[in-house]
Amino acid sequence: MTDQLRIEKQLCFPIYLFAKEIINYYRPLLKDLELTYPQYLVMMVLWENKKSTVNEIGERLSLDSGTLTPLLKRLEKKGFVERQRSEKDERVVEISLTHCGSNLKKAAEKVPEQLIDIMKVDQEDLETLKHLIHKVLRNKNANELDDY
Amino acid sequence: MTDQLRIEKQLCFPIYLFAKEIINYYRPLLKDLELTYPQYLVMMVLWENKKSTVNEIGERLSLDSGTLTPLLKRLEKKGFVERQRSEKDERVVEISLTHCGSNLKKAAEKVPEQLIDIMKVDQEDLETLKHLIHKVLRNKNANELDDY
DNA sequence: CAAAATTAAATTGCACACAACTTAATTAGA
DNA sequence: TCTAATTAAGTTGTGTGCAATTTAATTTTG
Repeated sequence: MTDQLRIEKQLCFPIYLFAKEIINYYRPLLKDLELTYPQYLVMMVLWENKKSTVNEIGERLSLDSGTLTPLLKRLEKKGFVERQRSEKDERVVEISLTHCGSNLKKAAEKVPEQLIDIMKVDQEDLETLKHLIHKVLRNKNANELDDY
Repeated sequence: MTDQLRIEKQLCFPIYLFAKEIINYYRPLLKDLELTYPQYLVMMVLWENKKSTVNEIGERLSLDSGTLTPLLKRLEKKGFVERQRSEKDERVVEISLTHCGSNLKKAAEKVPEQLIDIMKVDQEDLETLKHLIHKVLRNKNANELDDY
C-alpha cells in the first residue's frame, strides 16, 4: 500500500527525468547555434511558418505569454526575429524571422542526427516511444472531450 | 530532408510536452499538500529514507546543489524538513523529516490514484510507456558504459 | 606533516514555466 | 451606439534547473 509512494512505482518520474535528460543532450548542440531548447522550439515554428503571432506560437508549443514575451525579446536581441504590432489588430504582435534567423536553419538541420549520435538510444525504441506518447496524448484529449 | 526540423518529426517535443503536462496535473493535488512537484519528489525520497544528505537526494533525483539548496530551505521554512551539518563531516548537510513532514505522507498516499482519475489516460498504455522509458534509459546507460 | 587535490554545499546569474494580474484593443449585445 | 465582455500581450512574483564559481572541510600525496 504505502509503497505506492516509491519513486520507482510512479509513472511520472521517469518521464520527468527523461525530458530533462533529452534537453541536456541538446544543450551543447544548441549552444553552437546560440539557442536554448525552448528558443529552438520557437525557431522551428517560425522556420515552418515564416510569420506567426505570439498566440499561435503559444498554442503550438503550449506556452503562455508570460513565458514567450521575454523569450521572444531575447531572440530579438540576438537578431533572429522581429516583433511588430499588427496593423489590423493592435493587440496582436507578429513575430517574423530576420535574415540571420532564416539562415540559422541550415545549421539547425544537422542537430537531429547529431542528437541521435550522442544519445545512443536504440532508434527503434525511440520510434515506439514516440508513437506511444502520441497515442496517450491523443487518447487523453479524446477522453477530456467526453466531459462536455 | 528539411522537414526533419518539423516539430512533429522530433522525438523530444512530445516528451517535453508530456512531462510538463503531467506536472500540471499534479499541481492542484500537490497544492493541497503545500508542495511543488520537485518538492514532492524530495519528500518521497525522505519518506523512504527518513534521513538523507543533500548529495544523496541529488543523486536520486538528478538534481544539483544549486537546485536543491534553495528548495530544501523552502521545505524547511514550511516545517517539513530539518537541515543540519553532519558532525562526522562538516561539509555534509543531513536532511531529516520533522513530525509535520512525516505526517504529510498519509495525505500524499492518496495522490497517485487521484492523479490517475484526473489524467484520464489508459492505464495499460501508461504501464507500457513506463516500461519502455525504463528500457530506453537502461540501454542508454549501458551504451555509455561501452565507451570506457 | 604540509601543500595540493578533492569533495559537499552554497552562491550567483541566467532562462524557463506558470499563476495572477494589468493594460489596451476589439467585439458583442442590450 | 455605448457599455460590458472578451482577447492579446505584457508584467510581476515564485520556483525550478543548471552552469560556473566560491567557501570550507576532508583526503591524498610528496
